[in-house]
Amino acid sequence: MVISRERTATVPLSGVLIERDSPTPLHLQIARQLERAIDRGMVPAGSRLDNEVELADQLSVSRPTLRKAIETLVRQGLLVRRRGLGTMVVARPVRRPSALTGLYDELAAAGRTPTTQVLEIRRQPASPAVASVLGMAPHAPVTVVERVRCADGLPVALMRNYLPPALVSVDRAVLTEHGLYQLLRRQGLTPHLADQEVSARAASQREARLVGVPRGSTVLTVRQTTYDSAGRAVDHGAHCYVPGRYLLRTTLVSP
Amino acid sequence: MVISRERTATVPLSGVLIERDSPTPLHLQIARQLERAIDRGMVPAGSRLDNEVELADQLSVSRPTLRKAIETLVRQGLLVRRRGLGTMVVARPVRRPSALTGLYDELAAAGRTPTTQVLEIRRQPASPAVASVLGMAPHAPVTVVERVRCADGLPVALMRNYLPPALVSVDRAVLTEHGLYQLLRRQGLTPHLADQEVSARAASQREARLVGVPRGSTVLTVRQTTYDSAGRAVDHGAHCYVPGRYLLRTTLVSP
DNA sequence: AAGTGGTCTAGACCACCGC
DNA sequence: CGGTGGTCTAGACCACTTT
Repeated sequence: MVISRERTATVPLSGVLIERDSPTPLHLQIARQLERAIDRGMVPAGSRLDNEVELADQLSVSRPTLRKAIETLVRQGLLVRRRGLGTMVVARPVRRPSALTGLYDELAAAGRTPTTQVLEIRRQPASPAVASVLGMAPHAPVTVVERVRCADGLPVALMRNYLPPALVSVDRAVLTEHGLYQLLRRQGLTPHLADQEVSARAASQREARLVGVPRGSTVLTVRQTTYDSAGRAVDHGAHCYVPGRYLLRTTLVSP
Repeated sequence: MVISRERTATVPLSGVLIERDSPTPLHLQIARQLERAIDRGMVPAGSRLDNEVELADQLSVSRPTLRKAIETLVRQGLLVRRRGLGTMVVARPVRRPSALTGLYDELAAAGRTPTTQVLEIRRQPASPAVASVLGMAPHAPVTVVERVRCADGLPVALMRNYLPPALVSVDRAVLTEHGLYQLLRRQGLTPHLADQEVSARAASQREARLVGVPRGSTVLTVRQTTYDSAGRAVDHGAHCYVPGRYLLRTTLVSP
């Protein structure tokens, strides 16, 4: 009988099932299922996975395919790899607000109830600044959307969005029931990258009234440009958040 | 004579030279040089690269190696790939403050002159909250650093950092001359991932005095936890930025 | 010395795009 | 249809970490 001297127990990927006929790539199937297994605690934080060759064997895929799946989770900060040591599940208590989610999904994921009041949808000539960031001709028509966003009935933000009419057609119902990112996705425009500029200032009288805070209160301002996977600017937003009612969370990743 | 009907001219990677004996991986050499070429305009925005097989051939590497280089730049939003179409350089005017850079490097990259005044370096028992995010035992000693950061002589931020003494030893000179991220890197702790919570409030009397703004002025507050590549928390910061003197820029990437 | 991830190769087949 | 990126494979060698 062979007694192997395991330094620490390693974890196999017994729960992961892959479908070879599925249109979703194998490495994505593996990454998603492993992510879920970690989230559910089936692969405990701090534990060490079996080595890559074994894992690939267990799942009947090649090592590069398995590696690609693991790389995805490493980039998300869920796994850590070290040469000579192995692949470990990061011990981390809470976290992961992820990046690049719309406010609707973010509030919903946090267990709060998001509602939206669409104040206005209009079309107007784009200012030079807006035309520039959206890559449009100056004074070309741009769609402007203004919304008050609430969480559990309390206003958390006043949002003004500028959308290129050539790419995006706006549906009031979708904006009210879901969010802008949902609307973009339905039109095949997957948000892929966003630039954000965050600052703060005193609220204007109108802003204060719309979000229900005293005039002159501090608001968090965000200017954000969203690009789709083809590199086209699909949205530019100028938003005011009410500090205390909403915390702007981002996760930064090293290149 | 053969006349090929090129839909648009494609760009070869003539300027890229790779060293096979270098310790830096081939795919990284390619990615970095291609990135520089784009930044310098040698590969113009909007242009289309040669196809992957040709590029791999030009550089005498395999296709997977070349693809890995290109994937890096796609993830950074510099290139866009579409099946059947090719790989294009994203047409983009300014941008790219990148992510996860220290304030020192960020100011320097923006052409401003960063200086730092170290107010205090002390060691004290960690509060339960700080101990928790740093993964330390409650009331274990933690290093606290307080600094005023200036750009071109004008204060832009007041920073308080909590550092685990077991991982980080603090050097006042390095903090003054460079930055915290530089100090971490010198100790082999490469920042890899950071969680940020941004909000805003009125400045306290002390904060207002230290950054030179009227009492009660609005300040942008950031709580940030930085993790190294091994997933260990290496820093927790509670900072105040002066809006108008500094714009918090982040780039969000989809998973 | 043994075990691990890191890199690179050569080739294959497929899915999508525009003509 | 031809051209492009997207995926997957099987195997090789190397660099690092611990025993």
